[in-house]
Amino acid sequence: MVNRFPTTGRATIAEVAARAGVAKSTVSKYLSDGVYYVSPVTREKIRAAIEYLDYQPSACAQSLSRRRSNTVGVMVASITNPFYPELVAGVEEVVEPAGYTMLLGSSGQSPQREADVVGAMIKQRVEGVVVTSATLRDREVARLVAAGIQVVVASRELQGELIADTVVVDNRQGGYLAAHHLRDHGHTAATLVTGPLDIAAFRHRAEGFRGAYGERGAVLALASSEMTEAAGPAAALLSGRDRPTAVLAATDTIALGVLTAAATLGLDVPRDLAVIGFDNIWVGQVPNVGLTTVDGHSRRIGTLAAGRLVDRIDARRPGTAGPPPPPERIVVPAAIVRRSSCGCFPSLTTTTVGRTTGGPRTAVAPRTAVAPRTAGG
Amino acid sequence: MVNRFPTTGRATIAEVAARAGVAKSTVSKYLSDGVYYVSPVTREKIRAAIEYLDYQPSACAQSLSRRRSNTVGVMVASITNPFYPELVAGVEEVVEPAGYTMLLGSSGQSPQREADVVGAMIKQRVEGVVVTSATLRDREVARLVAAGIQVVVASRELQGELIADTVVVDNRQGGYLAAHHLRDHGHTAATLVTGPLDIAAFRHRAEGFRGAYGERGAVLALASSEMTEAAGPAAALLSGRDRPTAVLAATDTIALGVLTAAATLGLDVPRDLAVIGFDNIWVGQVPNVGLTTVDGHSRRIGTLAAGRLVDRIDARRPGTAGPPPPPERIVVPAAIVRRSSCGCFPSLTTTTVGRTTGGPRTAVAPRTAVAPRTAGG
DNA sequence: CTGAAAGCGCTTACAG
DNA sequence: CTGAAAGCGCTTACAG
Repeated sequence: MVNRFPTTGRATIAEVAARAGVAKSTVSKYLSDGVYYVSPVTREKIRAAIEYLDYQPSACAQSLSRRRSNTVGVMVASITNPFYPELVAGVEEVVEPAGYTMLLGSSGQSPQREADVVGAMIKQRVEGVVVTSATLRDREVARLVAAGIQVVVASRELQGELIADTVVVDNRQGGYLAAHHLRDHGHTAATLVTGPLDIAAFRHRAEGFRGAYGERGAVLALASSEMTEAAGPAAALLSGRDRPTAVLAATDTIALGVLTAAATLGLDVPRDLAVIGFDNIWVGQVPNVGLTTVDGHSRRIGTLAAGRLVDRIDARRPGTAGPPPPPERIVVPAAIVRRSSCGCFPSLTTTTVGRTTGGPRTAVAPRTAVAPRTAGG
Repeated sequence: MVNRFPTTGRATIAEVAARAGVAKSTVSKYLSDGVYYVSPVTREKIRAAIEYLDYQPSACAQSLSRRRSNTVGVMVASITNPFYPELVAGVEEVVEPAGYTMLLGSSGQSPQREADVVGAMIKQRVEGVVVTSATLRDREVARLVAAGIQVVVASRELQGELIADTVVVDNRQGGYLAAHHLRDHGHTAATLVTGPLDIAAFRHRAEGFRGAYGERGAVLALASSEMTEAAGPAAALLSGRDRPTAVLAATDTIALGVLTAAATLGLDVPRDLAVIGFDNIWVGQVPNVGLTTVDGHSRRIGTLAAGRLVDRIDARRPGTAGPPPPPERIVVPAAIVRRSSCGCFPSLTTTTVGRTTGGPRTAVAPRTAVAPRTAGG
């Protein structure tokens, strides 16, 4: 049959073979780069033909005949959520050198869209996927697993059985550390402003918070963790006569909403209100934000998850002995990053710039006696 | 030949056909969804078989036989650069409903990595790519074009001939507007702190700046536009006796570096120093940042670029008459977003929160007589 | 050391 | 209305 849709000049292996005067299979062997022996003279002929034709094998054709796609997927809720780019970069950092093409899918908030993205991943025959969308249902994860795709869940928890590796920061400990830090600053009571508590990460952060504050800790659960959505409820919270002197926000974006509200109400942070966030998105280190926060180690979680994923894919190769190891839950320790919003440094509204990193130390400076530190290039 | 690598249970069209008791081609026709007629009873049999086997056609096999990948690529320098996620989201917003799979590649700063990513795109046989990496060489773009891939360049300029569609914000006008705004605030001289001037976008912004300030405008060109890299040189600039009272930063990240330096030096923004950025990344609207900036319309640039790309891909289909339209340069008007850092609102260090959006109005409030406005939920 | 042939999982004229 | 066959661009045992 004649090719009725001549491609745009992309050469095929057949053309290379013809030009080099060898068989397609020989070209393929040449391409395999060391796996098969090809004589130097043949090799040179092929090399020249490839160069002349600017030949680049088709990934699809290779996938099909090799029966593996060399592709992994990453599912995020939204790439514009500042938490994800770091995580994705972490995934890319390990997956790309390992020879995989990365497919990015954003599932948004809609279950329909989630199902679509999962479907797309299956269609693409990705060998593995890192799932990070906070709201993804277990059933979608199960679908991937059932399709023979390796999955590791990053920065979220499965709701039911541990059917896939999970990599998370220690949310409970992080919540505890942050709350304890507020107590150390002299706040005998505090309010946690959090996202929906049906998300495990928020529940765990809340548990840590309560571990430190017990009955003296109030909880305000929001429907959304977006900064703009958080500002309103936060303003309401801070308007009352019995407003809290300390707020732990379950995400940095919520914390920024709280800061917005505080600014609107004329409250000085940290003098009138101490605020600690969670995640350590880069905005927190911006001058005049100086957000003390719990490091969510997003990039590290990305690399750990991707490393795990690649290991699993390798382990599944034919010839590998034994059954795959059972799913594991990997927990990364949380660490508090001290900047000015908690009170460790005089004030947001002075010219002092908070420290950028705080490390895992939990000892804190006394509430009043800290000399300002300056930062900058 | 026996299949020695039995897949993980993914059904094939042959299995579906067998189970439904029809030919593979009939299943394929069923899948084509309306293009071919299939009788209701046959249809039902196939539907049941597909459901039973949880069949999902292989995208790769389809690509290969249809001779089109239904895939587009997006090349960014770095996904963690806050400018890109919005642009990528814009691309996804149009490309996904159009039925394309999106491949994301980050080229970093290295020409080698850029070449690799371009190579990967070619291997994947993407039908088009949106190129945004600021430093990508024309030769890599040419390689894509030569490979028969549609390309539209977004948020950057080709250096030589216009070999591909280009979508950019009006950098010159943006620079002019911003500079003029500083003049309206009473600053008779100002300094532009910019990234490397061999990047066209920076050159154009500088030209706009000079258009407004002429000889009264100084230019400080940095090697990097990262916030942390900008803080040092900015501090040096602001330490001198003859320090500027107004700075135009060529990107928001540079502006944040300038704000950092100002904070370190104890300068009050905007009282001692007015600052305007460029790009309008979301951080600028954070309370206590309140960065006045030029809207780079990143999301819109993404949708425009992607729309253009999809059009071009469609136009290239067999049966479409006429030669493709020549490459075009699409320029999106710039608009200034007024917040507090320019002086439109009293001070960064008060509790006033700047307006979040300013729209395209260029009229500005007089330097002293503006009442604070409050924002927030 | 190299080649012919079968096969990966689909689609698409072409017959009937 | 449905099926048989060829082909998309590769790889991989199998021969020689």
